[in-house]
Amino acid sequence: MVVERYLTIGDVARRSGVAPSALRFYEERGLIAARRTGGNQRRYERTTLRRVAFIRTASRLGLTLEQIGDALATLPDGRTPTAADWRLLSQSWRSLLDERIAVLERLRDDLDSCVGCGCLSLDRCALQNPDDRAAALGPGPRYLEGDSPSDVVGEGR
Amino acid sequence: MVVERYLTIGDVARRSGVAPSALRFYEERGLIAARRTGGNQRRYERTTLRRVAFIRTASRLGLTLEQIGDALATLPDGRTPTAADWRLLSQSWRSLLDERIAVLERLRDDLDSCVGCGCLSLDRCALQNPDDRAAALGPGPRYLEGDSPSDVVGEGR
DNA sequence: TCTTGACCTGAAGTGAACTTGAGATCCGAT
DNA sequence: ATCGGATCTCAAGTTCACTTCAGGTCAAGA
Repeated sequence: MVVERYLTIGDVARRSGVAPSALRFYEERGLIAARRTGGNQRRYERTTLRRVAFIRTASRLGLTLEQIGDALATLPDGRTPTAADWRLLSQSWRSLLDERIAVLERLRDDLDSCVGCGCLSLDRCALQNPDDRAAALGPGPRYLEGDSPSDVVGEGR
Repeated sequence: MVVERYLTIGDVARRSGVAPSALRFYEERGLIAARRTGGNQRRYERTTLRRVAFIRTASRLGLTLEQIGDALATLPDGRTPTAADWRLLSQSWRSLLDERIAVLERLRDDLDSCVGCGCLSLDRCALQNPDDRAAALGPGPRYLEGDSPSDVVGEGR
């Protein structure tokens, strides 16, 4: 297998583990680009692999494609990004992760103190009053603006 | 305001911080129930507040409504769940959290060893080869409210 | 009684990140 | 030249957890 200068969408898919349909989707969203052959087929530069790697990793960390796109947009225009460029981008993940971990740990501690009572009391239970909703854990509540159920009355007993 | 025996959907919404539409949706999914007035309006028992609290918290932890429904289905039928019942249910969150935290910490450690090289090399980079994709961050955070693109870009100005 | 705000249903819309399908074209190997 | 797997586009479908809308009903206070 000769090392080609350009990669087909299938090549990129195989090497990055991302489906062709996803690659086309990324392109549609402006996250990656490709030149075309005379027959309109995509041909990717090898640096696209790194770009896709970045996208997948950031995605794993919970960033939206839009955020990732914004980040990618800060890469130097016109020249192939260097290792230093990527490093700069990646470093911001560190604090994001630390923050994410902190939120989960806080939640765990709250859980420990709540499990003892089995309460889930609406007004007292820390689990029920997350001021840090924003820090999120996954597919979180969509709308939730900071409504404070302060008038909440725990159930009897 | 007299303490009523039954709560309207508006009451439950205000006290739980969950929108009426969401409550109807939960009912549709079999997560909560309500009796009806002659005019077909919902009237909730007060214990529904606790049930909703459970749903929201579990949801925050990243469980799907289906999983939550399965959990709720294990509650004793016919009698009002006791504190012990809820405690039992909540305890399962503990290991879920521990697991979630472990995944993130591993990711952070990987990041530490990768950031030094700025590589994101497809074959070597640990971040790129997550054998535990499945375990991960839940069904995949859709959007994270506190993240602004600037979190990603870092202060690279 | 009237009025107004709360409530009802069922259907459709939302957004994120893709996938699937249909129908047509491309291109490398034989 | 031919064949079949790879690609193309565009539209529509999928999942999750809801929200929004349209068109109508209920219920409690003045």
